[in-house]
Amino acid sequence: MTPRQRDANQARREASYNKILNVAMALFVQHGYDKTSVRMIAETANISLGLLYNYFDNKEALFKAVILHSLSTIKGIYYGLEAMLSPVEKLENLITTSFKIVRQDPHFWRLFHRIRMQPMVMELLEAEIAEFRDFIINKLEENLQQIGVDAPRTEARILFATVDGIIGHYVYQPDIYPLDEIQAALLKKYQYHKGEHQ
Amino acid sequence: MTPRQRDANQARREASYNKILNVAMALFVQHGYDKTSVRMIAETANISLGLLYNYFDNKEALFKAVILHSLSTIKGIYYGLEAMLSPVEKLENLITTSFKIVRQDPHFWRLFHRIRMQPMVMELLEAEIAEFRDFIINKLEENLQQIGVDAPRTEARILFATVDGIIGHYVYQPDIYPLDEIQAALLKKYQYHKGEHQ
Amino acid sequence: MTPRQRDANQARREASYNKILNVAMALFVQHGYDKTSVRMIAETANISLGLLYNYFDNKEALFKAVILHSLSTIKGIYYGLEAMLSPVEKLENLITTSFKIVRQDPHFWRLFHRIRMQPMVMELLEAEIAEFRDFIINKLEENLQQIGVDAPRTEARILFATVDGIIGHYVYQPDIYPLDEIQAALLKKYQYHKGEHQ
Amino acid sequence: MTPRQRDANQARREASYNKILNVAMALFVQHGYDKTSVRMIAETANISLGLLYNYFDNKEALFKAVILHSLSTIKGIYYGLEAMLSPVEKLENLITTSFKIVRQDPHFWRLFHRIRMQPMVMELLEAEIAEFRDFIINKLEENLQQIGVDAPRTEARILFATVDGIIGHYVYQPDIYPLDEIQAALLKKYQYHKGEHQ
DNA sequence: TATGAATGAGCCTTCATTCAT
DNA sequence: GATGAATGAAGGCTCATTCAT
Repeated sequence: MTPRQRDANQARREASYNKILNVAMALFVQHGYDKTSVRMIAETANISLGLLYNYFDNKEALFKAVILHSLSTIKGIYYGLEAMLSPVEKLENLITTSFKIVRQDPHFWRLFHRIRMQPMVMELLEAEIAEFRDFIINKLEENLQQIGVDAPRTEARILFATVDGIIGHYVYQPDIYPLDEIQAALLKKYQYHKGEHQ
Repeated sequence: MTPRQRDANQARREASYNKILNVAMALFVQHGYDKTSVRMIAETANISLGLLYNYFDNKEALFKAVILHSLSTIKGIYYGLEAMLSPVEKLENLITTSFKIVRQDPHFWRLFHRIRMQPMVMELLEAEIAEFRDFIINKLEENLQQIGVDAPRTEARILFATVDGIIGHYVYQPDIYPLDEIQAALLKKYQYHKGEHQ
Repeated sequence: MTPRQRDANQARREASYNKILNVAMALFVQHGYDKTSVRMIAETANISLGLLYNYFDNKEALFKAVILHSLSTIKGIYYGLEAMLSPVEKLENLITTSFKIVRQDPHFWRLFHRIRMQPMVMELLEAEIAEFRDFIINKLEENLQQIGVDAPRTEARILFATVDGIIGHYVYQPDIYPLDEIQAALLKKYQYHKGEHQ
Repeated sequence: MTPRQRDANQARREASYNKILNVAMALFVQHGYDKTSVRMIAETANISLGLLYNYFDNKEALFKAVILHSLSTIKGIYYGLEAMLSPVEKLENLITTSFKIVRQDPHFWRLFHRIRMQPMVMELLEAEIAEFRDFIINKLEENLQQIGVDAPRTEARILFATVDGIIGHYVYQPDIYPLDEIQAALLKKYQYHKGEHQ
């Protein structure tokens, strides 16, 4: 096999892999984990059942890959937020970004909110999810502290819960929920610190 | 059949019914809807498989009954909150009660938070859940308005999201999550209105 | 227990028994043996499930009783046909009566045609059905012989098959099948013997 | 996948399919539809339960396939009867063929006579059966008319009922029933027209 | 590498039958 | 006698996974 062939193969493999991942995510979102059969995924991805098992050890592994894939994308966004901004602006940024992400990919967030407390998910992804959650909370705490808020860790938890709760309500009824309004109102709560600490 | 016999039967039926309901809830909580088999429920309840179907038409109906049972208990608590209190105290009451309920019955809340976005649940219980949610939001709005908060409906949504988010985080890790601290901090946010509107 | 009480009891028992029998037949006709549950029969008869088993050992026995009950009624009709008639008139009588019975009780005949070849029925009722069949064939043979037909037994079998076939087709589509016309045409075939042998 | 592989697969599929079909028919004949379990069919065919569902959507579909398979074979025979014969010979041919088919494949006919009046069958196969029945009756009518019989449609129905009745009695007791004799006698009835219309 | 036929454990549900009351 | 709660075997069907080709 020439190197070029190997590359072509590699590319094909990657394409198939991503195709499966995307299809699987869409189906998991639509029908849930248990109601989505592996056969369904393979067929929708135009791939033979056997081949799918060539890429993923089993359904659970595929599921985990789907979640981690989305999670890592999202993490990337948050991790890239660092910029030379005031604490208040950073807070704003975190909040705004959170809602922006949800708006861009409500599919995934709906899935995520739906399944994150399922026992299987908790076993499988506990570490990943915990890491992500802690990262966000730490970020919030850090900025709240710089703003001069009392008990910044507790406040960070509350803010995180607020944002998370809003997202949950939004993805439950994306067509009805007045996310814009709520986002604006929430941001306003942290504006009055602007003058003091900028 | 003598009346006494009928009564005895009635009692037995009720006992079996409740037994099943409780066991089912515990198992649904622990393993989720799909991973909990009807057989499992029957065995755990020390009941024959057939008998279960004597009380519930099918698995879905049992599930629905489990949810509605808890939901109605909880609704009862909220609906009974009316008392001659100031708006601020009523708000406090709503928040405090929410956390108290969760503490008392974390089982149900974990289940509820886990499954409320599943397609099946949304179909089955959409109306009930919507009614409950609206009731809470309306209550919050009413009191926030009386306190004199601007945009009380939006604030109500935010507060509701905050409480809901906190509950979600608490039931995810009930042993670790500092619920007391957070509850206190949250209440404090609404205290400063006390002097003005009492 | 006084004799009068015993009689009243006896009467009640008989009433219940017949009720079950009738209800069972109607349901067997409508849904078939396997698709008719014992519970269904008990409920339709306004009788407790347990009581039904007081009257019949099991479902099969009930089914057998249903069939035998109808069969004996029908047999009664045929056995009572004897009258001082000419052979041709007796033949006419047999044919006419057969169709009359079917018209009066298409329920049973539909059931009968449907189930008489089922293995269970064949085991259960072989003797009864054979006796009935032989009785009819013998009757036909006897009269055909008196009319002077050649090979009267064979002719009897053919005539029996014809009548049976017509009945089968009639009960398959009672609303469409032109039974009157066919009955008339069939009778005509045996009319030409009238002058000769009366 | 190479063409050879695809062919091999195709052949294997067909083999399995036919195996199931044959086994299912034999079992349906022997025990009836309801008393024949899918598991039983799979085991008798030396096939896994799951594989059966690879070929047939469900039990009903399998049953339907069984019936249609035999029905189409039989239809083929009748449809192919056309030849340059006199009407009388054609009639003879129809009758003779009917009995020949039954003798060759008593399995199917027993099944067919047993189940054709079951509600499910009537729904499932009404159209097919009606078409077949009408075809036969029309054929008979056509030839009876050419022979010069009065009311040929009515006569056709009677003849059809006779043949059908005989077949029913034959398949009920194939070992005892004197089919040869009866066939001969029946044919003789249509012989006397021979001179006139040939 | 890719296919899809084949497997079999397990799921939900029904139903004839029994038996304590 | 009368009730209906309780049993459990059996049925139809799905689906993750394996493996010969």
